[in-house]
Amino acid sequence: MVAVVNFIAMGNYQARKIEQKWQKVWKASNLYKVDLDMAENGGGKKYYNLVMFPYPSGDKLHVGHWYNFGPADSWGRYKRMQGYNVFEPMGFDSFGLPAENYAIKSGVHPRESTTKNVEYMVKQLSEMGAMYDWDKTVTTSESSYYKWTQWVFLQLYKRGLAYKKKSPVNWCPGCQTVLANEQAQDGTCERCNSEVEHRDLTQWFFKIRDYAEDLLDHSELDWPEKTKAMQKHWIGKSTGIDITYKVEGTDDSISVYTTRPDTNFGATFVVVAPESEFVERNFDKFEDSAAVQVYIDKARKKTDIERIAEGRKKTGQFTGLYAINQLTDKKMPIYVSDFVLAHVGTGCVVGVPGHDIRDFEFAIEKGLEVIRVVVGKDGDETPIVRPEQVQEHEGTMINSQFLDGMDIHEATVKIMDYMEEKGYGKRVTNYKLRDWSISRQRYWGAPIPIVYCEKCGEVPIPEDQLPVELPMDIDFELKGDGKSPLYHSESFRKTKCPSCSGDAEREVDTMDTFLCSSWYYLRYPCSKMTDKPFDKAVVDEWLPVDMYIGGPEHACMHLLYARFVNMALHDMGHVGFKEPFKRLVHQGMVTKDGAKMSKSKGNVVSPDEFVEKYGSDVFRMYLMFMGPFVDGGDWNDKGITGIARFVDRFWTVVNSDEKVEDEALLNKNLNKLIKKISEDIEKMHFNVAVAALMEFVNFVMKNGIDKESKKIMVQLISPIAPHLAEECWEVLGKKFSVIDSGWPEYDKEAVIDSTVKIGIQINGKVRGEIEIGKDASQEDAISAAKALANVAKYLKEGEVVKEIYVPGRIVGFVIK
RNA sequence: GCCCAGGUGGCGGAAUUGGUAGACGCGCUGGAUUCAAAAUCCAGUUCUAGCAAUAGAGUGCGGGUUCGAUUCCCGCCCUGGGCACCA
Repeated sequence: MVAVVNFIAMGNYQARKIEQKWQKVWKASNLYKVDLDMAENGGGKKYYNLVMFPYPSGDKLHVGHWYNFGPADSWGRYKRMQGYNVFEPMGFDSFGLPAENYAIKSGVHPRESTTKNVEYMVKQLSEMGAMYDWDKTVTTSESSYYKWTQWVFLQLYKRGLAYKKKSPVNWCPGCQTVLANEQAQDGTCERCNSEVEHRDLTQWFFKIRDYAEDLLDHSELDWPEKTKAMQKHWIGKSTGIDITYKVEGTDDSISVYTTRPDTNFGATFVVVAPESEFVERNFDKFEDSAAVQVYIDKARKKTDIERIAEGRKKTGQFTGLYAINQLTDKKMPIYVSDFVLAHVGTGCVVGVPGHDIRDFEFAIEKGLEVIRVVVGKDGDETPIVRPEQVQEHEGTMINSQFLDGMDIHEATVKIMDYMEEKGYGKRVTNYKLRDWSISRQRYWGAPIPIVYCEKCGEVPIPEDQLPVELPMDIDFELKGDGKSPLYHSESFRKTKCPSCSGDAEREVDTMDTFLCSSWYYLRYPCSKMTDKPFDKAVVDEWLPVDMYIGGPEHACMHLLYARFVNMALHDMGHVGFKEPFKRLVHQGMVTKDGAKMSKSKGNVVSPDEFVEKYGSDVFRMYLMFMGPFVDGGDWNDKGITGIARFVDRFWTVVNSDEKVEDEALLNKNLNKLIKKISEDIEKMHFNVAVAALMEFVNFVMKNGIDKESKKIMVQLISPIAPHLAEECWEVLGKKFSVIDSGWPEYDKEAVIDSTVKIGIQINGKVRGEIEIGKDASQEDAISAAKALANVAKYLKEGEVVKEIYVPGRIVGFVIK
């Protein structure tokens, strides 16, 4: 093609200046404020576009935030252009350990450092030019917010979903705080990496287990399959049976939980957890109680993780007691061993060494009998002496009296029926999910709204007396006495009972920040309300959240807690919807040199210098262009100039004379572009959407463009580069604002190519190419292919045994 | 160990109801412009051979199905993520 249109570089696009200009205009015109009262607003289609709110850390925003927030905002803009009434709020999850640890180190009060960080991050976020409605923001550490977090606690309390219990908990010596099991996953503190210890403390818990079944139901949710699977694993439902065995020579009995009762004819021993009630109850009856005590003491010093760290070698102490297996009348020795955990199942396990690898290892260690009761696919019936022989989760029963010859699944049902009939078995459902520990021995969190009165005992603060204010007079020096910081604030701790006005002490623990983040999506639309946390009519109109975007690391914690809290509020009638997040998308992680960015590694990349140099549009587009949104990637700034060049070219095209070489081709390419961008954004494939825009600009640089096409081109780039689009829109003399100009539709006829280029294959090898009508007949295609010299050459070499023609795809010849 | 993703040029990545692999961008090479440089523009760029036409190889490795495989099947290797002695 001859380049008839000469595009002369007309000076660079002044990104910074133009972006600041529009940010001011957008703000002044309240462009992104959403009228939440939809009935009054003529009732548009609502769209709640939410991104997980950031923690205001001292690092401020890093490129990972931009990677996350930029496309999320582009998604919201795309929805707005489609005519939705888009609500896109932003806030701060501002309670939490880092601010407190910083206070301990530096003496700077968390309120001060947090406020400073929030202010700076608001500035950074504003420079991004997202559609955030700052009138509807939340900051969880402000009393106007945490007042209602306390309200949420009280609702759960009233509903019977909050309770206290003394239990062994993970204690982090570094943070001087309790961690939920979920937060201490590899034996070290998730936040400070200290080795986790065990300690007994009285804690507040939420009964999330009561909602295990509801949480297991993902049927209403448009979520990644992976996330649903992770939650399912985390909840860990299993169906099995509690079997009760008599203990020889006592009146006591012992209950074990098993999912494999089919193997019970092979049971040869019983193991109980050191912390189990059975041990407590029968301690005096043990043959060598002193030895058992020594073993228990040793085990209790270990964390669950340390029990694992010892590898596969099993230890245990014989109690001297025997349980009787009713099926075989066998005496099964009872051991105490730390590979059994008290809080799982009944805290007692029946040992079937032939068909459970851990039981096998224990049996080998203790010289116990191993019986084979299942024959696997290999037909091996020899005695089990090697660990590899144990792996049998399918097969046929043997040595099991009336079960012999049955498939194990059939046998499982049969034996359960039998045991229930005989009265020593009871079918039960078990969940791995543990109740949610919400007490934190920390200062920087929402106080738990409970007092302990000498007369009345535990008394909840009446709702009209909220908030329980977090006191400012606090000494951040670690006392090392294990007490919560608030314990040392006399002004806080000493109080009067709301019920009898007598002397009382406040609960000095604060609440897990996951509680703050479990309901914030309800607060956003109602952030200014002072008399209630949210208005039911408003949240019922705007929720559930239509699109929720955040990291996959929250799959099992935040996303379960939020669902639980919402479900509980739903059951109490506070909200009319059960699930808070209808659609969920996880962005990928941005790493630096392959490692997760963190202050401790010193590899945090700030967006500021890039925004300063190239502007927000270029920076966000570059992050989108890196690859698929869900993949993430390793950060480097090598290619950013390519995006900057593209923006200049785009700007040049918009400002160029309107002269077109090939109008029909322009029309076709433009319609194809509309189709492509729409489909790509719909799939969140922003990288290929940007590529398509580049391709179109490259084409237009050669072919020229008319005014109407410029207009559409600007609309198409608008979600991706909002400032650029707004400026171009003005240049084109269009009415403010481009975002309310609608999303272009393509002409279905125009995108169809009448001719296509297809390859010619001979025995699967490409030997040429023809351009032919889209719906050309087989005859025409074959003869056109044969006419090619290079094709004819090969066809002469043998006999054509087959001719293949797939319209629009390929012509093929098979020759011999 | 188990489960889930993924492995494509020098680099980020595109393309999968099986049909011309490498769109777009970075980088690199050459050219235009310039006193010179930057910026910009034009051309080229998977590898090997060739002036070229073209030929051979090629989507982690080894097999298989097919006229035809990045795509489907079997067996490995590697990377990332999740779970981790849960009875």
